[in-house]
Amino acid sequence: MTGARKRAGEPVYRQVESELLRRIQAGELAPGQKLPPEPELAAEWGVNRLTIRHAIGELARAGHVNVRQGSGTYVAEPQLVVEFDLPQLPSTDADAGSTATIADYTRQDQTETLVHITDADTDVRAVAALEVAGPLLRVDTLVRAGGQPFLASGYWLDAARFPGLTATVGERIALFQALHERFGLRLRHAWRSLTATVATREDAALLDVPPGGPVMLREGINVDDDNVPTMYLRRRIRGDRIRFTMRYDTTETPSA
Amino acid sequence: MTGARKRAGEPVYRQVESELLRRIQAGELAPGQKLPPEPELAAEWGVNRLTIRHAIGELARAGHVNVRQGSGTYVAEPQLVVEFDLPQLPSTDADAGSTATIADYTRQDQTETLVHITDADTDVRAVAALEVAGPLLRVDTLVRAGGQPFLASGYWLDAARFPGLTATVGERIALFQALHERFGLRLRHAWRSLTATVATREDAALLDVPPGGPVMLREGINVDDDNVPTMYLRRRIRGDRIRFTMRYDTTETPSA
DNA sequence: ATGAATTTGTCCGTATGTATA
DNA sequence: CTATACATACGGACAAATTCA
Repeated sequence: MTGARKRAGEPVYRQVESELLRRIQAGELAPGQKLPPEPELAAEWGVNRLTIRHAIGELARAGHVNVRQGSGTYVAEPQLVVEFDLPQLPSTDADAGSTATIADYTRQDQTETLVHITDADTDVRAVAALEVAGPLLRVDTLVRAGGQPFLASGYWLDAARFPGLTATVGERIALFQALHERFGLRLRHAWRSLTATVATREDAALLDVPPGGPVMLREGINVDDDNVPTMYLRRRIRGDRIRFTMRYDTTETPSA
Repeated sequence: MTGARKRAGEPVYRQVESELLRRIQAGELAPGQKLPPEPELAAEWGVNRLTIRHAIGELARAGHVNVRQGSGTYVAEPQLVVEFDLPQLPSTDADAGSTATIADYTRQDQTETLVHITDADTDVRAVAALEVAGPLLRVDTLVRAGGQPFLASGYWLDAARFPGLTATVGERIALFQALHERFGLRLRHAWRSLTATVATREDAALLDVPPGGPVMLREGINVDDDNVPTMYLRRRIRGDRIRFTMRYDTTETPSA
């Protein structure tokens, strides 16, 4: 009898996935609503619980549902859209694109909290990007908007060059301000890179996304006035709830 | 005896995942090299094959390995980096950022092929974005660079407004050229949005990425000279192999 | 071109661990 | 503390795709 229902050609877990997605998109399962327990769904379709888990796992990675151990599986809330107005961009000021700037765009309650700080980090990519030998100062922060985790940032600096900075950077972070006031530094963009990746275990815990969920990964280097690479930064932005939109001014005539 | 090795706290599949990743990053498993078959790995660790599959599944989604049914699991090639020079951007010309432009940046052999074309599409997002009632003309293309799938694009237009366009757009696509020559149209950006998402089944097949793998999703609307929304486009870009880097001119002094 | 061997994909049943309510 | 619900793991079987003699 095993595999008897495979006749349709389409794998069972994908049939389950499609049907659950249909119920969500049709509103039969509303955002925030709890799905039936896995054993119940397994009984409904007459399949093994692993098959249900396979289907739910895909829905979770795609951001359609959130799974919480011991609690249940819930339909995800709709995506929050973050809009950027292009005329204000691009700027080479290093703090453009910082969280203060983002606050203007999102126009939402937003807090940046210190997650971790150390002056003895050895992240491989950061070391390579900054071209320094010694240990690095590392500041990890988390930005929440509307109470929800939004993006996670890491900033790396040469620890030897900025003694005592760890003590200055407190709960109210103001890293760029501290660099300016204490070391007379104004940083500019040297480069930024952007790609899509999947959430690591750490990203997932921090951003409250499913492991393997989509995140935008933005990396970059800031330089000082002498073009010395001074700060490496890496930001992970939730892909399931954040979308950057750039609106162009369409009133002007084509330029060329 | 079942579950006896769980005492370590860390799940077995994650231990396997970490160890395989270590071997890859240490170069013990070189890019392109085939991993041992799943049953062999299961025997090596003394675990069930499903546990191995769980580990390999995560590595595949993160882009570290490629799994091919009937063939084997292979270490992925390193990521291709696409560089944009910022002074050339942004432009509101609709064909900036088109594949011809990308060719300049990638400086690689690159071909765009027609995947599908129809004049009776009803994609929900496209219909909403274009604010038209009738069926849509839809052109799907695939861009390969260096022989590898690179990005997949979809273009939507009001079918009623562009009769006969399907016949014009052939294997050599030149969609923007056809719009200009046959309808006297010059399109400009109205908006673009960017987010990270996971590959759907169709994306995965087209782009040769694992289902659930990361892709950058770029959507947008182009308008004509009367600011009428004329073209909706949606592009999926492989996140596992493509990274956009923007280099800024660091010779100039800070502006403000 | 065929068919067997290899390798991954799907699915079943069962058991136990861990987090939450 | 107990019950519930998801997380991990075992063993077995067959299907589907690929490879290769």
